[in-house]
Amino acid sequence: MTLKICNTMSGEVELFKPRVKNKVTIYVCGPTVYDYSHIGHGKTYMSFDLITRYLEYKGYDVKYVVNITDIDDKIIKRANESGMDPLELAKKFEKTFHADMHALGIKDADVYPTVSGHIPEIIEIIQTLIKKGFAYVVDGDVYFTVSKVEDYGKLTNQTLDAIKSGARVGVDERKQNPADFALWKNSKVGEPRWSSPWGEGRPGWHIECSAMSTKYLGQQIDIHGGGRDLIFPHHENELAQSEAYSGKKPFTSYWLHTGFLTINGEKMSKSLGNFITIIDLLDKWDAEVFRLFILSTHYRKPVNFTQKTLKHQKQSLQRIYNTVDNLRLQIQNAQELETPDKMEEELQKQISRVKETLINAMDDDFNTPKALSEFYNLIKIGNKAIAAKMSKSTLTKVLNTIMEIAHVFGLLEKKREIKALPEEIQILIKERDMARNRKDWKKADEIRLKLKSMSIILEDKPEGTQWRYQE
RNA sequence: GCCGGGGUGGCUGAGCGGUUUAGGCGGUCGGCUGCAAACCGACUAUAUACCGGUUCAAAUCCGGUCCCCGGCUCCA
Repeated sequence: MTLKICNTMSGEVELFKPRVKNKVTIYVCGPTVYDYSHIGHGKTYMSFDLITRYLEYKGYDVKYVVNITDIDDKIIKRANESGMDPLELAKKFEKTFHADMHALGIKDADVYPTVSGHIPEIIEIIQTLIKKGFAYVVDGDVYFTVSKVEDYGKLTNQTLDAIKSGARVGVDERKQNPADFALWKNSKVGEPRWSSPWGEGRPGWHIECSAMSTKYLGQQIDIHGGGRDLIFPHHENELAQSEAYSGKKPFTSYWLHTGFLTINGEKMSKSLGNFITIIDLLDKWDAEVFRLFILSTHYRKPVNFTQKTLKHQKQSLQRIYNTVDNLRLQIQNAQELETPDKMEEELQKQISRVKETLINAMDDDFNTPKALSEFYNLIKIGNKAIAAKMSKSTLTKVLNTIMEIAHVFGLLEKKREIKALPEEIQILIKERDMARNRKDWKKADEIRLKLKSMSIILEDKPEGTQWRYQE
């Protein structure tokens, strides 16, 4: 089966065909860096992390760009409140954004371009748009002429009239059409500024993405992604100006939008006081727990963040790790089989089947919940193979398949510290062994309880007592 | 008002015309175990927001209704 992707433009799941064979260009709208990143950002970039990982797994040569908006009204406002330089403030939060992404185990994009680093490119595009008659200058501001684009509104399936009547903002009289948007803004006192043919100013919001995607990925790209909230006006405007600039359609072959994250059913916002930063999140939960949480819902659907759900994911993650640990242990002890056993043959076939189903699920618009359910089937097969004391080759096959898929999911990447246990604990375990040998269950249980209070879980297995840290 | 996304068992969450209503969590029982833990097996859950229609057959398609969430202003 081949990859299919749901395209916001058509609202349908379409066959994925990159512009250049085996290559994928993907641009995702990054954060406006005016504050610490929150778990909503985490959700979005985690989703695209999964998508790019899978594209790479499929053998595509992926070029992935995520922009950093470091010039923006909100940044300026924050900076003025705190007496900081806007670009300095942006730099600070750009750094924390990257740190947060790394902490979440999200792979770096190939490029993280900033707006402030691309002013000449932006000016060039605006000049071309003016030359082509798609933009006009008013008092040092430059606006995009929406009415010049006959198919404006195609992404959101809205007509210009509908947009006009729905506008909730006070109309700027200087605009030819209320839906016209700023490409360049005349800077006010205390705002960052760059010189331009229209005077000192700064770029508008949408133009940066056109400039940077063009620069790094070309005038036409395969996938453009972002949070659902960006569809309008941002992506609609970006689309209009990019196509106007290049004269080529489509600007983007596939538009992908991720569902929103809510907290206890409500939108996350400062005013509701339910704002959770990535730092807060990781203070309480492991990054892979969050990843499993994201994996368990389809990227396009909304997700609701609750402590209870995270707790479930934590348990599930523990289960996965247990199985992998047990498989490794069993492989050490298992024998190679002389003659192939029917049961083993059947199980091996089952592994291949499950993997195939899993890949099909991922091919179907990155259906991670379905894929995850197949992954759990793989885990179950692993446990079964252990319980049935199967051969080394069968056990190895399950383990390898699990690890292969886990890597696509970005799971099981934790460096498991195989620290030697402190001596006093080793002694306790030995003491317990001796107690068990003389059937002194009371003493044995006491030691087990004591170790539990030290976050060490003991498991008595046929091969002897195993220990693990309580997560 | 306009444009989207949703409403599936106790919770979570797939399925998008018909094989068992996936998988996970939870619950019950059994196995393993000295007891646990982990794991295996069996079972459980009277589920598809509502009302019509199409069809031999609908959670799945069509029409209508209700409810929730988001966008239309900065927002992942």
